[in-house]
Amino acid sequence: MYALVDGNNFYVSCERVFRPSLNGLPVVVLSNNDGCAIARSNEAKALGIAMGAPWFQIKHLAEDAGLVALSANFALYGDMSDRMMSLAAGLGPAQEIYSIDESFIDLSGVKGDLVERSHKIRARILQWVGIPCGIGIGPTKTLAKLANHIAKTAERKPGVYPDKLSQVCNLAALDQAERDAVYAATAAGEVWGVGRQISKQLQAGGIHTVLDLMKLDPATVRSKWNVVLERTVRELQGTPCIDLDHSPAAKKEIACTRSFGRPITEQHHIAEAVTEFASRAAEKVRKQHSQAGQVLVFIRTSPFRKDAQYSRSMVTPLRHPSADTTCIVKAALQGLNHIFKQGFNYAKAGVMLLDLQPDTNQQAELDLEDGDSEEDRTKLMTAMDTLNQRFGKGTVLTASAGLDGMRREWSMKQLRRTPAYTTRWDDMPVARA
DNA sequence: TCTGGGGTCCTAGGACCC
DNA sequence: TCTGGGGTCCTAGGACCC
Repeated sequence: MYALVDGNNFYVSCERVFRPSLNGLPVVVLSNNDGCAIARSNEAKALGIAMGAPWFQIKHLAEDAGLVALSANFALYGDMSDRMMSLAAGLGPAQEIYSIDESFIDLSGVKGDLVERSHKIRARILQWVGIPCGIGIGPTKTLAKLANHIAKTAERKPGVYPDKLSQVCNLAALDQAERDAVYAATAAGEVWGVGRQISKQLQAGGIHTVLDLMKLDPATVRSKWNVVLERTVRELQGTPCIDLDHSPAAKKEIACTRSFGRPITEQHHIAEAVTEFASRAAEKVRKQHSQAGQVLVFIRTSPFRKDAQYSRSMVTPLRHPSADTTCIVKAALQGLNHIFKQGFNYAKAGVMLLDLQPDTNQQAELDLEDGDSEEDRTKLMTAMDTLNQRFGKGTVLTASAGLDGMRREWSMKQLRRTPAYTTRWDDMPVARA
């Protein structure tokens, strides 16, 4: 048996912990550059604001409906997440942290009433951290996910499901008739692993609800669609196909990409951005004790504009796998040189480290150049990471990122377009819990 | 013009997730 | 004017080999 514990409207809930006056108001948290909504309070959802809705399209709701928009503060959310996760872990013997606001808990061997136990954990998270959660329980991860959706929907929209399923829903505790009623009331597209495309195809085939989907023959699903959907159907039928991932493996790719606050045309400005992305990615790869075999850099114009479009990427193999910032930045800039073309309004760029492999010391030595000793290099990288961690990202950068200092043209953090609606955590005179 | 059979590896692209 | 960022898995098809 599995449980899924999921924070409600997570980023918004985090902000509300420190600003209770936001309770009851429609609130959204905006992405980088205040580009679009990445979290919405229930009140904001009720206004019809979609996930990912561009700010400029919903901006009018600030005046019309009292919508409050906040710039994202990911450091805060990460911190709140850690606290929530450590309490959620108390639900069972093993936990898989699936995302910043969700974790699966293995419930095998847990005695007693699972629903009661879940309500207690939920209350503890609410009291100690301040985040409201939904908890779903089922015999497979897909069913636990579904149960979680039901628990949250039952709370948010009374009447759709039986009231007793609000906040905590254990599908295994329902009788067959109740379960079928719940499945029949849920669209197939709500199932974990069924996205927009598959959902459309299912509908065309007359499969509308979860009940319809789970009645399909897995073999037929495989031949008509693919193994991924087959697994989903089996999981809905109660056969576990997706195990709990106890200690997630090291990442196979690491990316650092951003949209720019406004279009960029000059190569040296993109080069600064790429240098910072590469540095950031190198930090991440060192943190997981890996090395990259290849460095990919990409640049692109905005697909939303009617401008001339251009989008290219380039993979530069490293002579030896490396996690050295200097080496990775160099490769990224080399790639950029090859793909950059004058005359376009660039909207986004990024660096990805590919072909990641475990760090091995003897290879590090081969990366050295220009007389630096291996020891010096390692010290330099460690010092950079420490400084950037202590004093904030961007405190220490390699040369080409620092040239323009405070006036980086591509910066995401330049002018807030909506100062009245964007309060950063840093600006707020509130004590941390 | 006709044109084997089988294997591996890599890449691009599609679909999904939060 | 203004549209997030970071991942995973699977498949098809091409390149290459014997």
